[in-house]
Amino acid sequence: MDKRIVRIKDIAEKADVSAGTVDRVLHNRGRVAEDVKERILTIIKEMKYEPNYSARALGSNKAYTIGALIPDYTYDPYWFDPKNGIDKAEKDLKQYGITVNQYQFIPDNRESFIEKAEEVTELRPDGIVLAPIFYKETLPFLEKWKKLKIPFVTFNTQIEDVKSLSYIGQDSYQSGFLAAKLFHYGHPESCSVLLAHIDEDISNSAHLLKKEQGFRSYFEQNNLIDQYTIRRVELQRRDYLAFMKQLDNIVEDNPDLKCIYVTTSKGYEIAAYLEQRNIEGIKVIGYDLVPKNIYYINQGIISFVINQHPRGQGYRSVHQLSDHLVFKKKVPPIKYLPLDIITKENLSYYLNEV
Amino acid sequence: MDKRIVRIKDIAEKADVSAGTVDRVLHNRGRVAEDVKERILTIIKEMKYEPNYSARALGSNKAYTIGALIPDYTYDPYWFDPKNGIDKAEKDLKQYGITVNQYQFIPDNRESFIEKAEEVTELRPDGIVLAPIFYKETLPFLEKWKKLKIPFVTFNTQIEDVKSLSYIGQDSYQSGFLAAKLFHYGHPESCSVLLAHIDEDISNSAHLLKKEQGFRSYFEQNNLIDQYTIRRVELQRRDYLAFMKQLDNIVEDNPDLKCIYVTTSKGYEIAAYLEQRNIEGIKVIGYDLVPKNIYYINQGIISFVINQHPRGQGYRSVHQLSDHLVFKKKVPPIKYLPLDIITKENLSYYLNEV
DNA sequence: TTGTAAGCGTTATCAA
DNA sequence: TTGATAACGCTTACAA
Repeated sequence: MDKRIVRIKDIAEKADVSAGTVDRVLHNRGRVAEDVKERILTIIKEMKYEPNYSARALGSNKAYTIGALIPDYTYDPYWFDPKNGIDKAEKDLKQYGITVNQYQFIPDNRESFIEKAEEVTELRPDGIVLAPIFYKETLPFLEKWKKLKIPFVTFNTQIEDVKSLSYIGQDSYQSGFLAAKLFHYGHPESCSVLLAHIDEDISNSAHLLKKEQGFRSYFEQNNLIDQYTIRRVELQRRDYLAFMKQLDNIVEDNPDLKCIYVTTSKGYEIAAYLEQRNIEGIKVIGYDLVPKNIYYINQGIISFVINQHPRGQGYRSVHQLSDHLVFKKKVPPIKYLPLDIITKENLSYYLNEV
Repeated sequence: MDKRIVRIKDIAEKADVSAGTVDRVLHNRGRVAEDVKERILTIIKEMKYEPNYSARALGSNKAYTIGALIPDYTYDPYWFDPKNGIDKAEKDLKQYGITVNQYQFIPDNRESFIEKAEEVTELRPDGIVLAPIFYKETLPFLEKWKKLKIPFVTFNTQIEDVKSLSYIGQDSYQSGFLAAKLFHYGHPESCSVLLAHIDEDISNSAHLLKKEQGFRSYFEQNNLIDQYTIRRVELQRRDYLAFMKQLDNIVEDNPDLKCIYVTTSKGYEIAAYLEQRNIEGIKVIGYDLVPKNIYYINQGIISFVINQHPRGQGYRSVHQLSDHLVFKKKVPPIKYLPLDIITKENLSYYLNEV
């Protein structure tokens, strides 16, 4: 009943060798006779040895450096939570010798990304976590890190061409599909809906297109294409007047417009427009619990937001990397986080979640 | 830049005492002069000492026993996930010397609960986690454990009369409120909705009443009481014919019935009824991702389910207790888990989540 | 190719 | 009231 824990020493005794030898086979450090290795390996299996990570961390007084390459949240509040999750993970893992060096680039500035990416490479960390929001610019670095044998974990944006150790994020296609369902459930009668991409370079953002595909697929799969009209627009908030004008036109041209689906976290820009123009019959479905979205959810202008677990993305990315680096566990190549549906009535429980 | 970690030894040197003395201060073990204690305490603050939990676990070769008092999932599948979470937590915490002894009682059998509760008490564990689904029967045990100074964490069902170390679960009132919103969003026009309590002894289940209150409050707070009719029923599935008959009557009497809100995880019973009777215009809103609910969500008969994070409840309860027991952290008295909204389109991501 | 011994930060025992 | 010292399980020089 009271199962004593199995130590390296126990294995060593049973195999009639010393702890050092067992350690060497455990870590494949070589320098051990083949037959002895076999013997030890079977005993390890037999006794169901499980390493004690506390002792391991203590014993090997090793330090691991992780580089984090993420957008600067002072330019876009969406990135506050991922950074926060990374901070939290670093705190948790500090006692295992993990240090995270963060490199923050400007979210809509490719040069800034490249510059920071070069700095991380320069650092030669034991691993890298990154939010690869610039597709083209990211690829060469991934190749380089592969050559340098630096493992990397991507999050938020999925890059399928180069195999990363792990991707943490959401399934964009399915999130668009879900958004369509939320729209449809609340609007059983014929009407039109606007799909809006805001403030992103579509050509370099595959995930926005996947959201759009998912959104459209819902209508196709449920035979709703005759019943609903889907309008589509790409907007830039920088030119305020043009932004307003475009929306004015759309609203005017589509008197039966009931809902606007925003594929980025900028739903609040649309909500602000609706509030300013005093339009009540149109509701927004968007992404992410950034402060301004929270405000408009409480106002009832944004009906739903799909949450991308931003904090959890940062947190888990770092953990994934240390599971690989220090705990030598095998990590799953893809971890899709849940698509949380947030509305006014369950909003509060998602603030401060990991 | 390269911040050396602060050790007990460092503090000892600075305070001109030995490590043993610092340790005594750190753990309030007494036997240290008042002025020395003060001095050490300020140095600890100054140097921002953080204990190394790995070393602590290794050093104090202490074993902790936790008793878990939970319903047997073979009688009610809802309890599979909490048990699973407890198992996972035990695995994670094994290396810190934690062992969990589980005592499973029969979900609708008070004697069974009492019997198992006595067994846990007998065990004299270092802490207890429990799902106190029988209100009256639970109270005396909580009092007893208080006297015995055994800390306990409750989950799933909130008991407000006796202060537990921590409660992990959901806000029942708010979940009812949210359910009402989900109903309302999908049914903009006047109609009626049925609130059904299934298979529970209401008088002993405060949380079901809270759900009901929350549900009703939504209509009051949004001035919708004139627009919608709320019917209410308590059902027992045991007498199959009576169960069907009651539902038949309700459906007959309320031709404008569009939705049934089930306050327990037994939504599938209603869904099965609707399926059998071939009724299409009525949808179900319920709780929990038990297999049969999953089936009817995919069928489209259950439109939404509010998820209570069952696995997370078990997982976190055990963690909460060990945070207190072994890591000596202070733990929050209440942790409300998010009210996840699950529908066909985001269902899959919630299976196997912690 | 193998074994030995010191050390990681903390706790616990015991002597002073 | 204090301090020294031996554990805890694992890693890692270094010696054999």
